[in-house]
Amino acid sequence: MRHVAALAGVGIKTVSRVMNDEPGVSEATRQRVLQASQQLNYQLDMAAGSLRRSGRQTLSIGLLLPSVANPFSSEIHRALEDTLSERGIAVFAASLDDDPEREKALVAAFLGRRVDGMVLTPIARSQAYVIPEHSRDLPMVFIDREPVGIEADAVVTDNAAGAARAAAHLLGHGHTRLAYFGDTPDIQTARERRRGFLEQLGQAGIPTSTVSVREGLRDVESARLAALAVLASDEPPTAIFSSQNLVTFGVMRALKEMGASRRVALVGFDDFALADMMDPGITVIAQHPERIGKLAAERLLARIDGDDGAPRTYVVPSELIVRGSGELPPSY
Amino acid sequence: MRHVAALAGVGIKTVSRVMNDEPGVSEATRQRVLQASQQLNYQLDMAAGSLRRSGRQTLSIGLLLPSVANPFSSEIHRALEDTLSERGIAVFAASLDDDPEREKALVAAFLGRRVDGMVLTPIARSQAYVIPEHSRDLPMVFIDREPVGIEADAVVTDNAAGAARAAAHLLGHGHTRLAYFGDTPDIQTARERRRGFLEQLGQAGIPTSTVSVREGLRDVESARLAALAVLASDEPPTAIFSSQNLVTFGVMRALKEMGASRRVALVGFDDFALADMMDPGITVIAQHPERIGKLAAERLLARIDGDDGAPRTYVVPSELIVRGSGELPPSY
DNA sequence: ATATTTCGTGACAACGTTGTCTCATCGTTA
DNA sequence: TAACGATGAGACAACGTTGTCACGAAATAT
Repeated sequence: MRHVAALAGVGIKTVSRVMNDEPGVSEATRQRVLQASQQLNYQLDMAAGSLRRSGRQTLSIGLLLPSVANPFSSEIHRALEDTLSERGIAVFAASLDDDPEREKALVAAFLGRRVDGMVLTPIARSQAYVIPEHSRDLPMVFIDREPVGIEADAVVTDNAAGAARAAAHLLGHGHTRLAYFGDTPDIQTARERRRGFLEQLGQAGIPTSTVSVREGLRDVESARLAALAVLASDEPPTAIFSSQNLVTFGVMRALKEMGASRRVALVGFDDFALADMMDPGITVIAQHPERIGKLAAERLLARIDGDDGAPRTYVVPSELIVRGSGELPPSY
Repeated sequence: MRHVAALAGVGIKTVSRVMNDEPGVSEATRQRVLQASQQLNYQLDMAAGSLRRSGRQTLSIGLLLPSVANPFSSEIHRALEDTLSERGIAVFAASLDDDPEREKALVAAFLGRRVDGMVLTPIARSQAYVIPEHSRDLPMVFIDREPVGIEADAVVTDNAAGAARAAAHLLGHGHTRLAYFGDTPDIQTARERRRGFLEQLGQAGIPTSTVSVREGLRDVESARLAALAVLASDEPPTAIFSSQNLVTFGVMRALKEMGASRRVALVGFDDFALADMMDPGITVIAQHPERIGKLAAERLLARIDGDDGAPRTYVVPSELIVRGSGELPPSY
């Protein structure tokens, strides 16, 4: 900036004014400064600016996802970016990989970079470790899962309600022998989905004890093996609910291997590309990552802008998408 | 930092030394400072640090992708992150949406945040606009497409060779009436894939004029319509090569609608989830986004570390994955 | 004509760090 | 015992900005 000022023959404060479009500079000097800055290819240093500037915003936020490569996560990421970029806010994105230590380290990395806010998918047992920052007025919005040990905004899917809808849908098609295939119950969303599913069955008079419940399925292969085992049992279920994308894929593979794709009904939680191209098409409870991302961004901006209402959890409704696999009749 | 110094009863420089693990502090003071910093929940401000620190690294880089939600892009993103996070480098990610103006704006946003380097997927006609920054020693690595109007490192897939392999594969299964479905030739990768495909056919004595070439297909629907039209023509192709994911999806839909999935061979460029679950499985030329991302990160780090060798383009080989659709025999 | 306001501009301190230099203390060596 | 080097610690300037204030000149009001 000094160099630009020297070249234009003005003081540095005048350069600062021009670069920030502040008033109080004559058109003539403005032009001279502008030309000098272009000649020197000069650009403001945001970091130095926010150091001094009151309020000290860096126009950047931190985003913590299970993995930036996870389709569900990256849809959220995209929606966030779209909303935030309108305000010129840049996004630091990072992947957690189910590692609570990483969660803490990455949060620390964001804090050291003085982000204006954070959007987090919590995985550690508790998020109490960020209480100091949060109460020190660092806006935080949790997504997908509600935080534990701290009061903060959260944006989540109606996991239990969605799973209940899946149960009701299968019951409506006459199924009474059902199976639940789920992720590890350590994860809040998985617990909620299981609860919603089983409670709905309970209301229909189907005791939980007659439902095949398989949990702790974290990848396609474990889900596939679990499904093969359950389907080969004495009284196999006539319908399956899978609580997560990878689990759904595993079940699909197992059904295909056994030639049972058109015999056993399937409803999966989470939509995925090409679900309608399968044979039969896969009926799912679709989440709306773009809405989650947008809402999270809006909440974060509101907090950044000073909203100090009580923290709230926002629930984004899921949606049943009928494609065939969930409408198969029971076959004994 | 002042407060920590005051609380610990030391000078601020001593606090700085402790926080940066610099030597020359007695264990006793070190402990006192550490305790004070924990009590005040103090954390170093990286921005302020890099302002003064020589070399002035911010430990952050900018990443420009077609869209963070695009699976291919987000795989690259992930691989980059993994390599860079080992060095404590954070990643600003942003989406371009095929908008050259956005490309420039986002690059400017990164520059204003004084990133240590950038990884870019170029879309503007020319990247000459970054020459000043690049020659001012800002490391840049281009991915997926080579830059125009500037000499810089690039990491790309062997598009022409991969497409040629697809052509050879289809020829090897006896096809002579082929079709090429591609994205807009404005995109370098699309041009390369077309060239590789057609040249390979040419070498086998199949004149380009007998190949149905449909281009400018940017989404599933346009590809579907194009495929329906071509397949309904007098002498429909017995095999199709689609140059990109969305185009492949469109062609798959058209084939399914016409009940031609098992009659017309198909090889797609780009692998995708569940390709093996289709009926038949879809044979593809798979790219390796994780390798591209890793290599790009390594090159960027090398440049950041001062490597000033001549810019090079690194080519990551693609791979033919056989799944059924590409091995169907011609049916007249 | 003078007093007052407005306008354009720059000097200077401050933001939170780190690099450089200096200084006091202490233990070692001649 | 005197000279010396090593060690721990702090004072101060500087990084590139912006907030505050002050100042002179021009425009306006009295």
